[in-house]
Amino acid sequence: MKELDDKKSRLLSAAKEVLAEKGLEKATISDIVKRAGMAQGTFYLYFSSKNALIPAIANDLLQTMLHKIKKEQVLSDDIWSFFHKMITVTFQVTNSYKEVLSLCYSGLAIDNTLSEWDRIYNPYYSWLAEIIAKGIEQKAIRQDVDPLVAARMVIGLIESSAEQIYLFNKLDKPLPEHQQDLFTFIHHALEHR
Amino acid sequence: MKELDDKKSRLLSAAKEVLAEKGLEKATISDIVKRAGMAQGTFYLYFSSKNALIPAIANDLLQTMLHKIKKEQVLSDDIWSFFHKMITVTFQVTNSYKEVLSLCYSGLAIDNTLSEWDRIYNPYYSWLAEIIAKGIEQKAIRQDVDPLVAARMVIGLIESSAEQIYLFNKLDKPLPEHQQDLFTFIHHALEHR
Amino acid sequence: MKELDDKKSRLLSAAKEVLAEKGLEKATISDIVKRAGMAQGTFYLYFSSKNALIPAIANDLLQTMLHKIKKEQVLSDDIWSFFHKMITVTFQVTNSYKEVLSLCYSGLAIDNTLSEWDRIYNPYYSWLAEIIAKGIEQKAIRQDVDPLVAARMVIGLIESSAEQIYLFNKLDKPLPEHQQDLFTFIHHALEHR
Amino acid sequence: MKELDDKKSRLLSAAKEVLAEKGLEKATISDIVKRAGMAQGTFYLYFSSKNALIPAIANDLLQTMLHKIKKEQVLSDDIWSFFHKMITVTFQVTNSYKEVLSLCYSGLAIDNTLSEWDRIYNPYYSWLAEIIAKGIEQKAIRQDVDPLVAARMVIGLIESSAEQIYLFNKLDKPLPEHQQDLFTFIHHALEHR
DNA sequence: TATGAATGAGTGTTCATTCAT
DNA sequence: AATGAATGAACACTCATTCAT
Repeated sequence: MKELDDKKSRLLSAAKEVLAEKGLEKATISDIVKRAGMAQGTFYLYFSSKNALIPAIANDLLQTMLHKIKKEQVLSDDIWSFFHKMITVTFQVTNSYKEVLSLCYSGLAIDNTLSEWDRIYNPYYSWLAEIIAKGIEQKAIRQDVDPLVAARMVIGLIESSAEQIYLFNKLDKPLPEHQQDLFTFIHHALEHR
Repeated sequence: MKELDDKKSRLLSAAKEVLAEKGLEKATISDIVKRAGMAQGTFYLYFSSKNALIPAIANDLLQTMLHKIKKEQVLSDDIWSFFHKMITVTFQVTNSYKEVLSLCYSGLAIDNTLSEWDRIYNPYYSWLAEIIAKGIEQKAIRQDVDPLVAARMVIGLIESSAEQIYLFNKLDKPLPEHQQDLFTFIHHALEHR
Repeated sequence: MKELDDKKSRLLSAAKEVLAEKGLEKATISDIVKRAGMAQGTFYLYFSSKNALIPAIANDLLQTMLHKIKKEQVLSDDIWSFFHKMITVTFQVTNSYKEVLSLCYSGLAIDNTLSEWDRIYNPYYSWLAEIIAKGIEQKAIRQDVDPLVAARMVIGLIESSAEQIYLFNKLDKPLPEHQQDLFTFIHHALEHR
Repeated sequence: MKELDDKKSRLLSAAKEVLAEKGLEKATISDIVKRAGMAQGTFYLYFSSKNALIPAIANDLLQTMLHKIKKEQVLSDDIWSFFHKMITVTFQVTNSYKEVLSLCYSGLAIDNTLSEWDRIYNPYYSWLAEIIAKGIEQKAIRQDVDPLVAARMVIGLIESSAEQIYLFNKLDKPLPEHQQDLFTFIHHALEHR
């Protein structure tokens, strides 16, 4: 059991590296198993196909992010400092994973595995929606905000900002200032007045 | 000259259809030229490679959107009603092009043609930044807003919302309400107080 | 010992089923052991390779046929009624095994295991040759007939007729009439005058 | 048009050679195109798959045989000398093509392309049936013979005899004597008395 | 004996691209 | 400019077989 998981996660790691280096089209299964130190066939014991890697990596990525954000959540006194941390962490993870991130988007188009993405992102949305709901209760957040819709907007906004910076190198002012702009945007958008 | 352009746009149309139906990987040049009613070799008179299609399609898509938004801009009395129109149009275009849109993201990962995307999106960002700058001058928008950063955030936010709805079918309330939520979010985020 | 034989015959049965359903190329060892309820490796304790299945199945098939025909032989009064029974039984067995039969032919081409086939068919030929020889002695059959050559011709003729009917569905008159035509053909061909 | 046919028949010839030497499983498309002096992809312009070769070869083989037999038919004075020639030609062709012949049988089992075989053999059966029908009219052949059934039996008998000799090397007397035995068998089986 | 995870050689097939016409 | 036959490199995937347990 442990060994199985070990093999699978070794493959996943190798895949992330190779895909980051070569891109989805140019990366071959041969490359991946070579890096993982296994035989070709072994790959297919753990993944049904090359394309099956993408959702697996995306899931791994989001889990990492969620884990880090939840850790920060505990330490946050109020909801606004939590949003601040959320921005910081999202930017960090986006930066670390930037090579793989675009692959995840591209995975979309390979097969239309939209339902997979749903399954992966849904817990993130729901969890943030709850936090926002609490913020509404505590009169920190506008009363007319729909928690789930807001959750999706906030996540979409932070991620698209991070991508513009790290994928497209659109950083034309110091990072802290940029993050501050983003926080202010969200703060004003949601705060109770 | 005209005929050339005609062939090129026929190829582009055919490509959009085929790509929407089959996805980037499964769509073949053969499919595309067959639908366009031409020979294999003709494709290469107008596009340097298969991958060169993606930026071409993306450009086409953004031009369509920009054209429509600019038309609305003229008719808008104030900046807020303009944002409202911008949301509506972006949603419309996203819906029309939803099959092709994810391809554009995927194009990212094929080659790292990020610079292409830059070239395509930059005019859109700059143009909106100017509008926001005017809004700041007119005291409609917060004085501490950075126009270019805000422009990117607004565009990213609207597009990610539209994608969540049309690509992932995340529409759990009537569309007008959803658009209203989005507008309110942006309005609060930017308005001068 | 009994268990071994049990396992081996369970594998053989499973193989016959799977091969009949999928054909030689598409049937996998994995399919076969799964149906037999064993592990991959177990197969190789009883058969040296995948191709070794074919002669084993062919042998099984011919043994079945021989067994049935010999039972009828005992009950036959004269050689002609024996031929009649032989036709009936060959048709029956061909029908029962039709899915596997073509595999046996195909086995031929995989490796050139012609000698295997020899070993399997020879007893059948020799046995029928003896019966024909007796028929000659008894002046029932032409005196100038070569028993072994005739045996092969009769077996080849009956089998090819049965195959045309059951493999190729070439049955354009009632089965009894068809069998009667075949019997008459053989009867005239061999009878003493 | 001519060139196309040329390429296809060059591929067919190369395929016959390679398949005869290596057997169906071991022969690779690469072997075949190399021998034909073309590129891999060219093969697929003329044959949809590797397996599509088998019916093509079988057809070629039967056409050759039919052509030769029909030529002899014209020269034959009576039906019995025609049968004699038919035996000789079938034996010759079986001998020339013996390596490929078993492949044709094996083709059966690969896919269940029985209908293909039907299409290929039917003209042969029909044509012989007509000749037998004439023989019946001319009182050379038994009046109670069903021409089509007899045609199939005769062809099946001659072919199975030839195969036993050339594929299984079951030649235990001089060839002319063997052919004479076969002819006598058929003669007695069909002759009018 | 029995297992089944691991292996890795082996090949059919695809398709973007070219180029002679 | 337009064609479309020909190319051939490139790769995902399969599956018979092995062997440590």
